[in-house]
Amino acid sequence: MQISMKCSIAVHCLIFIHEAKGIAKVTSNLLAESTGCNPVVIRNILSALKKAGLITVPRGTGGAELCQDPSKITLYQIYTALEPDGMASLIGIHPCQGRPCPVAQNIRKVLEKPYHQIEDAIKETMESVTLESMIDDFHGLV
Amino acid sequence: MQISMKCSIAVHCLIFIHEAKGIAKVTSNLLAESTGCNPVVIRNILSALKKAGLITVPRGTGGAELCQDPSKITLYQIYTALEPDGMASLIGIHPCQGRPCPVAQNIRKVLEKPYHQIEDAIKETMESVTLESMIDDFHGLV
DNA sequence: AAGAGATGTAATAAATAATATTACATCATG
DNA sequence: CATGATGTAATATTATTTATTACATCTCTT
Repeated sequence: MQISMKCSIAVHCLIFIHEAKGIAKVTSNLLAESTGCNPVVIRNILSALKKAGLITVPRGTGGAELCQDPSKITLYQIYTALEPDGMASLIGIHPCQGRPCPVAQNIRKVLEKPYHQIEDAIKETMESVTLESMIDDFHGLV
Repeated sequence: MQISMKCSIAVHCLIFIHEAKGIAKVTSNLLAESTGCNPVVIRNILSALKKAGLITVPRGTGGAELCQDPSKITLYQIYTALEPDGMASLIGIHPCQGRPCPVAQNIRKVLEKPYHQIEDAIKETMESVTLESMIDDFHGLV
């Protein structure tokens, strides 16, 4: 029911992986150091990014690497990798079906339309943001 | 850090208030019955809607009424009435400033741009949805 | 003027969700 | 085969939402 910190942490990791390429082996411990969160949290996030085909993480030896060009990776891909239920989980509707009130019985359907519009708007915006653009912005700051 | 059920409950209440006009006095207990949540929760929501100038709730006697035409009330107004911190609270960034890593030091700024774009997209969509349109949809279902 | 039925709100409790941690199986390399 | 890494389940901790209790205050009715 939210865009949690996971998404921000994931972007952090991806930028880090990109910047570290050829310089250091990016392990979950290193990323935990950089992000300030637990190595297991990092491993779970990397695991999701891996399943989504955004990075590779060699099993025993370690060292994450991007396996797509940053211009091909969008914020939406990152987000959906982490939240498989998608944006349906972003907005909450109170449970009130089965109550003897016509508003209660129909409010869910009434809200579905605007909520879908919101989700679509978010999706569209997220699709327009690439990892490359965020890396460029990062370079402008450093 | 989310669009909570409060927003859905508020829309429920507003439609109910509109439909009950001239038929029944809309008290927090009645709305609690219809929505399935606690009367105090309802009173807090009504209080926020009142402060935002969307409804009137006479003090001792009770009975909420809309004080704007439904075509003038947008989902965005309803949302901001309930979440005064606005959408800033919708998206989470992990705290990692002060760490000796250039990515950690700049990730917040990098994320601000896309996150603002998302917030703007949500705002725009919410502004395009009126209470009137939701009431119309409700009438189409009943 | 007192009682009934409302709202407003603070304080607290309970439930839920997010994040962190521990533990350990598994894997690849030197 | 020891070392350092990942993968993942299970659990604990923390934070956030939602519900509840309690009560002061208000307004109309009788």
